Amino acid sequence: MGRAPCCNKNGLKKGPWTPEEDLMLTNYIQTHGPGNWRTLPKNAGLQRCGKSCRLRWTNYLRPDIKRGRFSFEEEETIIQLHSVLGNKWSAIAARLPGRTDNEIKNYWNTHIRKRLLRMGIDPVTHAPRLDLLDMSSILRSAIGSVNPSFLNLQGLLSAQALMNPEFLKLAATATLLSLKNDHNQNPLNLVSQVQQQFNNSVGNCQVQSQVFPNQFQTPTESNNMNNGLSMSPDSSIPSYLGEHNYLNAQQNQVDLLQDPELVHLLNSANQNIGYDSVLSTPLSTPTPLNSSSTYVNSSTEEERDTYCSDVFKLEIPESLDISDFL
DNA sequence: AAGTCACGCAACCGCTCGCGC
DNA sequence: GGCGCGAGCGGTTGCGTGACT
Repeated sequence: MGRAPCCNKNGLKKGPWTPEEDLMLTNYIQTHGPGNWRTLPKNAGLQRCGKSCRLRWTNYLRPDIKRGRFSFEEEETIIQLHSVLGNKWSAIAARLPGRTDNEIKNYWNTHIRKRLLRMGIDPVTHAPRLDLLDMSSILRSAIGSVNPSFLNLQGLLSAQALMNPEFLKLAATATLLSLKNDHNQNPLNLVSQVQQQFNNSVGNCQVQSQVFPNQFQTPTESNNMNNGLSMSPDSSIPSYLGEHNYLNAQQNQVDLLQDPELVHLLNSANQNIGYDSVLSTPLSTPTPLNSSSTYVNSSTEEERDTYCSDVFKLEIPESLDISDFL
């Protein structure tokens, strides 16, 4: 469509607002209400476009705006909501009284995002950034220990799945397992274990054949996933929360999920992702919605397929040197 | 004291959506 | 159904300010 910017008209002022302009706008809205934003500046005697007036009012002049630093609780809520809603700033702002979407967006970009990055957490996925680790060694441990002859084209294609954050976690798990396991153990057992762990992570999603080529699918000789390691679903706890905070966060999440307005937002946000409604997440076993253990209780094949296709949206970052596992 | 740099925030831009004609 | 318009949203920009050299 390409509408012309509303401020292209001659004589309309741009840039920072003066106190006089603020006063004129505030007085007008308090007297008449905003009404039609396009006609407002003319009626209020302002040399501004309606859009600029609306932004100034909603982001700065509105009387119910809370200014000042974000509290810890607000910050925690923002992180939680962002993990579910993504960059839906207006939806996040709707859950934080007195805060504007613009303010939250700025705070995210200047504070929270940077802090998460420093902590090695991907601010987009909220997952630990295993890509910062030595990927080649992880991949070698996860795949390379298997007979190299298995690494044919199909194997390489399947290795792309390793770039999925969920599977990256499992690759790390595999590394730990390989260190723990008896060196004489059949390497295929390792794959089986990782596969089983992966299956646990994605619920009833039938994805094994996409992740593991047929030749990797061997009967599991040992279903013991412990091997002295904690393999509980809690492995998906975001590291920045810590166990204690995570429990609190989970409780908060449950509370949030009891909010019908938020539930509507969540469902809207998840429509394109294909998750089943977040309401299907058993509240008795709260689960981080962004985690590998997100429940997939989709009732239809189509929904499961959609989810699976998103889980395995395969992309190889340029930074990954795939020659390491060729 | 002057210059440089990094940061935070207000404001703008471009786009989409919803509605009325 | 197509079009124009208003409103809203998310990404980006640019300026002011404080810290640092």
